[in-house]
Amino acid sequence: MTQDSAAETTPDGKRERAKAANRDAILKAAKRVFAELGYEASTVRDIIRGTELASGTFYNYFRSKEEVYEALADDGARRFRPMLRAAREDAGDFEDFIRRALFAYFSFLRGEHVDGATPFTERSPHVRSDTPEMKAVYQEVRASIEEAIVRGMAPAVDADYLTCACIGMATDIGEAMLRRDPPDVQEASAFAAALILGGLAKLPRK
Amino acid sequence: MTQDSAAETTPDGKRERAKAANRDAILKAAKRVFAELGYEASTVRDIIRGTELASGTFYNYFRSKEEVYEALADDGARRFRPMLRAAREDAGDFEDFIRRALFAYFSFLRGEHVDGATPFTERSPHVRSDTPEMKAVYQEVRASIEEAIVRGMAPAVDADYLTCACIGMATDIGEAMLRRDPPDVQEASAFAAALILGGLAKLPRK
Amino acid sequence: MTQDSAAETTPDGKRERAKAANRDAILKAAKRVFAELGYEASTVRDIIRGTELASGTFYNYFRSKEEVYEALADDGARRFRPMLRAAREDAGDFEDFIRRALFAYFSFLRGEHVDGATPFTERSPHVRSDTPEMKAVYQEVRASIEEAIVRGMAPAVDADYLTCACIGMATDIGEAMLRRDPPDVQEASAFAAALILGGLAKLPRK
Amino acid sequence: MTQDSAAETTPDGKRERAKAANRDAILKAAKRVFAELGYEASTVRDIIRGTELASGTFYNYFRSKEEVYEALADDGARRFRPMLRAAREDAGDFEDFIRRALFAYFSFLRGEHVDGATPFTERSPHVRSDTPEMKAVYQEVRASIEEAIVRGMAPAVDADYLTCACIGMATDIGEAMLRRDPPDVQEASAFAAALILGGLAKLPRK
DNA sequence: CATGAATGAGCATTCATTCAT
DNA sequence: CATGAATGAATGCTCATTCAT
Repeated sequence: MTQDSAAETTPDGKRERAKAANRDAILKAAKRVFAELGYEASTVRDIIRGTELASGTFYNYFRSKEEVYEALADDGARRFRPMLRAAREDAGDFEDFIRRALFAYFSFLRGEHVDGATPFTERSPHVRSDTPEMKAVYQEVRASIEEAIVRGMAPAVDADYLTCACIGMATDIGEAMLRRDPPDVQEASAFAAALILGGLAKLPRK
Repeated sequence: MTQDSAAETTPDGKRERAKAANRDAILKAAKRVFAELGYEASTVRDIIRGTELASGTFYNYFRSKEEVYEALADDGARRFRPMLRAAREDAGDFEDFIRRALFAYFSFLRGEHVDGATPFTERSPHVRSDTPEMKAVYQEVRASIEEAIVRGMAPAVDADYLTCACIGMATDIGEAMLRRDPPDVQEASAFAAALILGGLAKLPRK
Repeated sequence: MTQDSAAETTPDGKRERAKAANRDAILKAAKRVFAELGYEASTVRDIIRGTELASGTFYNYFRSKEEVYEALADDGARRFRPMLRAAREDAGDFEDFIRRALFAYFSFLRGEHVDGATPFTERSPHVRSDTPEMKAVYQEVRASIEEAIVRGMAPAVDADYLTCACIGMATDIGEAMLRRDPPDVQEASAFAAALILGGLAKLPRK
Repeated sequence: MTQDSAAETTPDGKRERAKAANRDAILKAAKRVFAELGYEASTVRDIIRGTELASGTFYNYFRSKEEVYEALADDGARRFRPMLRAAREDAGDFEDFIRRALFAYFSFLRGEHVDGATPFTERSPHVRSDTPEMKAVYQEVRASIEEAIVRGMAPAVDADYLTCACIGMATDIGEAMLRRDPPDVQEASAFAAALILGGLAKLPRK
């Protein structure tokens, strides 16, 4: 009553910081849990158990497991977007862009990687739940490629298929990279870039 | 009827046929359900609800959801393997093999595709549940590639990465193909083959 | 058709023997299963699994698990009754009868004992399901004691309590005896007889 | 209220009381259900159905039927132990101890008795499910007897058999007593004590 | 009669979500 | 806001019993 009066006049004090901290704690725990158990197998209980918080508190921040997932993905998007933009801006041509983008992606992937993630063949019937980060970059990459084609920086190939090919390839090579010890971003980028750029020339034009 | 009293010596009567039919019904329902809901979200109850059978009957055939999944994968493998083998045998060189294998895979995929499958733009958090077929062919493809490298039919590139690249690319292009109406196997194969073969020459040697 | 015609004219042939054998097989399996798992925990499935027979066949012989249990108890009764009768007939007085009866009971118990029986403290929350044999002798013993009292061969004590005391004591001492290796019928009988007979004299008369 | 803001420092509010009440409700229901149906036949559902609570709530308090049973036994032991201890302390000699202990036991039994319990002439195959109380006192009694023997207060008889004899006798006489209307603790104690003490003198020495 | 697959009611248990404190 | 117990729908699975062969 006496000392706390500040709380009412400065609403951006302890209270706000505690709120942000709780939200972060949940996100952090969710990331770890998703990585360990896979998205579908994870439960809200698993997530809150990974924090110091009580179960009910979860619902003050997120309405469901999906919402946490999406917050995580948004997070990933927010953090990856500048990297991709830099790749585009710094690149001299499309080839350079692809190289830089792949390097950015594999770097990002390694940075985001949580140990304990189920790398590929783990739980019995294998389910690859794309990490939130993966999901986030998906749209970004696709837009970049389409834009390049529109601007005439890339040959007029089937943009949909090319996007899928890049994404699919990067996804699986990324997984393979993470399984290696240590993961070598340079090596993975070089491999993927060579494959895409070498193939690009041979692709049927639209 | 002909020689023995049927009951004891001819176990291929109605009973046997019913058993096979039930097993098939479960597998078929499981396939549909996995496609619709995704593997993790699917329940045993969902599967039996997709048949005319009673709940307990499920357990006369499979011990768990996993076991159905594996039966499905085995099935897929059993049916795809001859196609892959034919590709290998009929192929003049590695290039030819890649083309035939991709064509075989996309054909197979289209054939296996169950309508109602959530192809890509799917339930909120994206889950790339490797279809049983996908999983089954994984090992096949990898072995084929490694064999080609050993035999000197393909350049000595990173086999692990190449396999992942082919698989990842085929997976996502395959999904994209199935979303098109009608799915064009020829087109998808040509695209993927061009990308892989064009890139292959540029790949770093080991 | 040609040779089997005998079956129809001699209905006590193979058929009958097979039937008896099946019934026996079920009873034997049930006894073993009850001993191993306890009555309540045992299932009809457990019992038939212990035979060569098919599940449906069970119901040609017994309507339920209870019915098997009772058949087993009847069996026990049928086999124990002569022993008890002999004890009564050979005994000079009540004291002698008690000694002989206890000896007969512990002998019987040891003879009936199936290894693997849950001796006393076994499955977590302990449940002593009286063996069918136990149940069978219960009534026999009680009748004998009451008759002795009526005939003036035993003091006019509370027959109900005395019966319960004898039965309860014999039950638990019997269990303890079976836990010993080797079970010593003589020792157990001597102990129980001394206790009952020594106490009998001090018992309040009715 | 007095010193601190109640919420955090006074966890003895309504919540705590509700928790204790629920736990008790479950225990009480379990006791009634075990008595009515027997332990093995009872289901967790039966127990919760015997309360006002929802099914899931059971698992907030106990992990299984066994755990409830054990809590019940612990409870019984906790409540009976002082009575047995008092018997030991107040007793002048072993004879006195036996009398007091039996009296205590039969009193306790009557006090614990839940109406509706299937006392003896019970559901078809007789199952002597040691009541939690019974189980709990078993060790107590045995220790008391052994201690008495060690101290020379009782003859050096077979302690194992004597314990079993007392327990078995008390169990069945106790059941018989409860069947009487009204149950006469004094009468049952006198009977059992006379039998044991009279017999004790005649028992073979070790 | 023997067989053994089908049945479906029933049980233990988990989990997202609510809400009184 | 935080808490964490209560809720009850939903799930995996078992089992006694039936019945077509």
